[in-house]
Amino acid sequence: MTETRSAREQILETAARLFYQYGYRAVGVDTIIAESGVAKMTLYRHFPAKDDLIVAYLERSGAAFWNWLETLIKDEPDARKQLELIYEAVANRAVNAACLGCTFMAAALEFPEFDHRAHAVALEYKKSVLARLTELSRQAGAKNPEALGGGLMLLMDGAWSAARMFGPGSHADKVSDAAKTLIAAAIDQTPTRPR
Amino acid sequence: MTETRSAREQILETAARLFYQYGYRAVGVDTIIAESGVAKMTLYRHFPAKDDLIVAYLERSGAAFWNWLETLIKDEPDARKQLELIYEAVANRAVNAACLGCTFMAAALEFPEFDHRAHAVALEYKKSVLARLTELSRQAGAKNPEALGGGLMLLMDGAWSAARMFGPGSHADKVSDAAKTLIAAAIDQTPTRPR
DNA sequence: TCGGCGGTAGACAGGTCTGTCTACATCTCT
DNA sequence: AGAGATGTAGACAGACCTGTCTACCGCCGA
Repeated sequence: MTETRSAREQILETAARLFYQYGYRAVGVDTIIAESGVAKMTLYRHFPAKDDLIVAYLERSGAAFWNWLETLIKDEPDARKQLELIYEAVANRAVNAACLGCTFMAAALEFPEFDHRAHAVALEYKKSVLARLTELSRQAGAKNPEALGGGLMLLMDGAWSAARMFGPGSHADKVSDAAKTLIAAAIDQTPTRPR
Repeated sequence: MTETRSAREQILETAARLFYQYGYRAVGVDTIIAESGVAKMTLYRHFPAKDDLIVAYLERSGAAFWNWLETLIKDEPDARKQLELIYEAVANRAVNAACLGCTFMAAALEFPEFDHRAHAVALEYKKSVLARLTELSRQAGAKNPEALGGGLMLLMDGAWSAARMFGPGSHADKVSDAAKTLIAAAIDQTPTRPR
């Protein structure tokens, strides 16, 4: 328990839980120290400043999200069905009590300056999600993939917002049907054509 | 100019600008004092604690939002067109550089506890927006007004999120077409094609 | 003329936060 | 065995934050 790797992991796991639940500014280094059971110097050796810890946490969260999403769709060859799968999963996730919204959105809100590292990492992540949705929209045969990808992105972020604001049982459960409507309207205008 | 009412107004206006731009925790009472040009005791006479100022600011913002929205649609008798008007206006607003997202969402994020007054006020506001959208959906003849209202709400919050995260020129401009697609699909079988 | 009142200016107390520093323990590799 | 990296415990500095308090100032009405 005193070895390097597990100390770092312990810090990151504790920070993840606290940052996600209470926010970045609200959680002090001392709290992370106390709850993770490591010494202050150990934390500051691994993460020279609190911002470094925040950035490391965000990158870790991003990796976890991508793993979640790509695992979801890896056995489904059809792009349209991949999109629908994603939004069913988003709906399920967003109405769960464990979902407290999107931690990247929280980072962008708490650190509004675009040149702040946390904002920059969050923005990069959101851009990549938008790009992936747009790519899937293109593969699914949308006439205007940017329009569909953008609309789907709005729905997803709306769902995370609803989860944070309303808690479980919010209108975030509507995200799957709404996404299917957007997808259908973007693709089905012309008869389904094998690509 | 040193009378009570204008001092209070001056404080609220300054607080609005600073809270909206930098966040609630990031802006200290001392900064509001300095920028509004009033004395500390004057602020604390009008608002016994910082939380009281935050709540007063949120209520003021809510009133401004409702004034904006109801003015938008007051000359349009048709509920469906009212919804479309709203989402055109949301799209315009969200891509403007002055739009820094939704201040109520920021409040809910910075004060995650549901019993915190700021979170409670923000939640009440969001509930009333959802109710209004659902009511308009019903008046517009949606088969499932809760579903359409919920979907539209997701889009709107997605647009505010995009504005904060990406800045002007985000995919928030897609919110109008996406809303029209949802509306059309919820009301009739043959949607009017979004442009 | 003078007392009271709304406001100003700013010192101050007490708390919290980030980040540093000292002193010491333990583990690994050579 | 010994060096160096890694860990713990906790005091400490310095900044900042909220909220209180005192001293003062200028205006207006009696």
